Amino acid sequence: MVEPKYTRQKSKTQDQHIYEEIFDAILEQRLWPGTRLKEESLGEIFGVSRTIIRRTLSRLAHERVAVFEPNRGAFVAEPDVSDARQILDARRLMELAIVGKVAERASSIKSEFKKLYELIEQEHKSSAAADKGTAIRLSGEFHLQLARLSGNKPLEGFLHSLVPQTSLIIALYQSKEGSRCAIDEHSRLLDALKLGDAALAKRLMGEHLDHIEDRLTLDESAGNRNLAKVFGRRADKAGA
Amino acid sequence: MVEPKYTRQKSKTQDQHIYEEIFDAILEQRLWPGTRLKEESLGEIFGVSRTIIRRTLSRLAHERVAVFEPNRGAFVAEPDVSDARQILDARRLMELAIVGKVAERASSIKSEFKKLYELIEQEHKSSAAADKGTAIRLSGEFHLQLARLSGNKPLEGFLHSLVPQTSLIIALYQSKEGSRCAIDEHSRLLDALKLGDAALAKRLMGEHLDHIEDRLTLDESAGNRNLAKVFGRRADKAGA
DNA sequence: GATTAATAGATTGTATACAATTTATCAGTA
DNA sequence: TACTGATAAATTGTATACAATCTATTAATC
Repeated sequence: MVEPKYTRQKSKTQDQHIYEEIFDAILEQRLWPGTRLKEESLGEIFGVSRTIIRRTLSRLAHERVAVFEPNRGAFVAEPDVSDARQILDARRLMELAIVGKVAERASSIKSEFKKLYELIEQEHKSSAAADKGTAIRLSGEFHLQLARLSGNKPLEGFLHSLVPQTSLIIALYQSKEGSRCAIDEHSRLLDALKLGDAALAKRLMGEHLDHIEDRLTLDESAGNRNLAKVFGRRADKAGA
Repeated sequence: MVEPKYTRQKSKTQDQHIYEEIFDAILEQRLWPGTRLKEESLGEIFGVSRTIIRRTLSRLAHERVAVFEPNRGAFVAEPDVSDARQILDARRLMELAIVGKVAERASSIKSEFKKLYELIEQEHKSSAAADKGTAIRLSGEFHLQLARLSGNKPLEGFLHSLVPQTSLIIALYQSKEGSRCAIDEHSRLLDALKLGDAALAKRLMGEHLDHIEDRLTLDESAGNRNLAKVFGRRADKAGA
């Protein structure tokens, strides 16, 4: 009896699984900006054909987490300084709006807060265990969960693409260290949200984002991390 | 000499072209919510294989303009009342932010306004010619152009998915007629923007969106446009 | 005739084959 | 050695083949 070449059964979850693995790897900064995402290699790793990988990459590209270069394949995105400013600006807008909505709904989603406190608890643990990758991923998930509690799916979806993009920005432009303070910020933010204090929650979220941005160096000189883009070439020598 | 089966040259633009055709058809409400998007038919229409069509549909699905039903294919999305509220809410948030940003940048993008006035001119013409499809599409494009002038690509991209979704909502839930007033609203909005009057521009945009929403009937009773979703089934009879 | 079961047809989901392009290797030349 | 050009290898982009599933049609039963 001939084995069937593939089974369709788990296709959709499989798809989602591969996406999440890559997504998490970017959140945890195991996948660095500019990394090449070779289709056949990924296919072998996950045991699927290029068709599936291609769909996953296409999704990541649409979320601006990956970029397709024609005939050269997909790469983890490398937002330049201008991109970074726009992304962070959009994210601030979204996060403040989300926090406002969550505060409004606070009374009707009481039970959901428990999960978020548990998430913060996990953040503390992985931070204490010096598991930086997990800590940074959980931090991102905290924001994504908040977006979910906003009750607005389009906003949630949009933030879902902004969070990993922020990871890429931090990977590229973070100069100063220090991130465990952020966990306490999450905790205080959640307290304010549970009480339905929108104004305080927005202030805290604003400061939280300030602190993230404070650690970045986004002036034009930082562009030298991206030599190719600076000179608008790929691998040529500088001419004349 | 054997003809090659395909040429890769124009692939990327071809792809974009197909996407835009479907996108515009939705904007102009020639493609109705719930319409089935059969892959082979589309492939024949555009002279490409299912591979290309599938990628296009996947993009539309990611923008929530189309929906994939497992093993049944893609359909033009049918946002329910709850979806509609969230989409319109998100859109208001975006449009107000965008208008604020455009007003801020007014002085540095003077030349761009001319194009927008021309767009409004076209809107007037197609409205006068009773070319409703074109008029409604140009109206959408006005908002998309505004988003572009915000100088924030992520916001622009997000609005790009919210605009056709709004078209679907209007198709599903608009009860009262009347839309040519909107053109004058665009015109007055643009005047305010050119002067850099953010407060006025935001107020006008808010009213503009109010007027769109005023024509909709979004209470739960309107859900009967979507019988299947109401009963949570596909084609069964109502049991007991 | 209405309802169910079985079969055939149509359509999607995945893998694969092959063309086009890019990248790497290597010989040849100054 | 350093550079150029030609060739081979690797990789992407598209079309197509085939399996799994769904849908429509027909046959069978009451």
